[in-house]
Amino acid sequence: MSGSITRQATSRPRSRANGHAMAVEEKGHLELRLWLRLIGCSGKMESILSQRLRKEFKTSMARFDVLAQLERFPDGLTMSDLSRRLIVSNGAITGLVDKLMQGGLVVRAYDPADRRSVIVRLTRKGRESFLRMARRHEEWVVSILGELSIEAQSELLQNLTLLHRNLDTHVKS
Amino acid sequence: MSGSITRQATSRPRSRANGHAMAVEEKGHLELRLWLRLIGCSGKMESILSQRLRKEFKTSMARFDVLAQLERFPDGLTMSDLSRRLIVSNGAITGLVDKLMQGGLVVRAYDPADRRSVIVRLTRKGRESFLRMARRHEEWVVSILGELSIEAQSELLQNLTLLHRNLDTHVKS
DNA sequence: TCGAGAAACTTTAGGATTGAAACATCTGGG
DNA sequence: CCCAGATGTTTCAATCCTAAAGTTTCTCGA
Repeated sequence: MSGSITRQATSRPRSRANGHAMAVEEKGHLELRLWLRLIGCSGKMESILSQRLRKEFKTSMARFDVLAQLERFPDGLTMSDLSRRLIVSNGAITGLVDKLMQGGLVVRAYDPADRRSVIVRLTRKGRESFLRMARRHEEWVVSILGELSIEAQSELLQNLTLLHRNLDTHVKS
Repeated sequence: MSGSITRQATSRPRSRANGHAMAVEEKGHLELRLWLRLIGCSGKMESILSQRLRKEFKTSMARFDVLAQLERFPDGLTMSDLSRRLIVSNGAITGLVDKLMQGGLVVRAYDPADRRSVIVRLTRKGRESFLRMARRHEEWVVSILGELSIEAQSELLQNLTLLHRNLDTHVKS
């Protein structure tokens, strides 16, 4: 860790904000340490992937996500569909699609049956672009997580799935 | 999941942007599914905690983190120290400290030995404020993660620690 | 048929965060 | 002693997000 400060002390990408995790003392309940590790791992991993995506493809996670959803639906998705699927507000989607359109990766089409709706579709260029990125992205994930034994991976997946179910209980509380 | 769209299809807080995870297909390598779960769990958890922190204390995770670090170093930390510890860019730290200063929770002092440096210290009010928040924060984490069995928790911690070590290998790559 | 409310999208205002560039200040080798 | 490069901090532009309006279009029931 540490990571040398570049020219003017602008810290390197390193990792994403670890959130409070880093903050909470190193001693403490098992639960606290677990939480710290959890956010530490996902943050660092996210940062690595995001950095590579930006470096190799000059794009962001958010845009990659949009393309990924569209790739699964060749007939296109409305803005609201995208918003729901990406768990991002509708306002954000407007901006993302605008950007992608500028790059010629998607097109907006108007639904003849409902003029309120906009249907966003991948262009051929968008599709090819996405497939290239997805391939690399998957390679990265596999190469990083693949260092864990299959057993460790399975155990993790299982326990995280358990946790995931519990989390839904607390969302509204 | 799903979560009804409010008035104008503006999605509710729900969860944080899941990042690319949601995007990448549901079938695929074990590694991919694991990554999806990982970011899903930490994102949801982070969202829950962040929401509660904001509701009860009108503060953000980022600010809470700064306070937490400062609490551990009564003699104060420089901006760069904070940046390194929080894994956040230096630019962001400036803003965070500005905000905290406005609230009277921290003070900036100038290092007589090195006039480039700024030393940030917790005020008494800042310390008390932080301790109140930390108590609640810990309760939340314990109550959420405590629903997992001790065995599951230990397994998770162990595997995540393994992963965390591997991740450092990839940061610079 | 008409009009009120719902729904889809955009716009706007406000935060956060990053990365780069601009400044200010040190430090060490000549 | 002096200056080139290193270091500490701030500023700025760009990206991304949310929440709250605002606009247009549907839909459905009286």
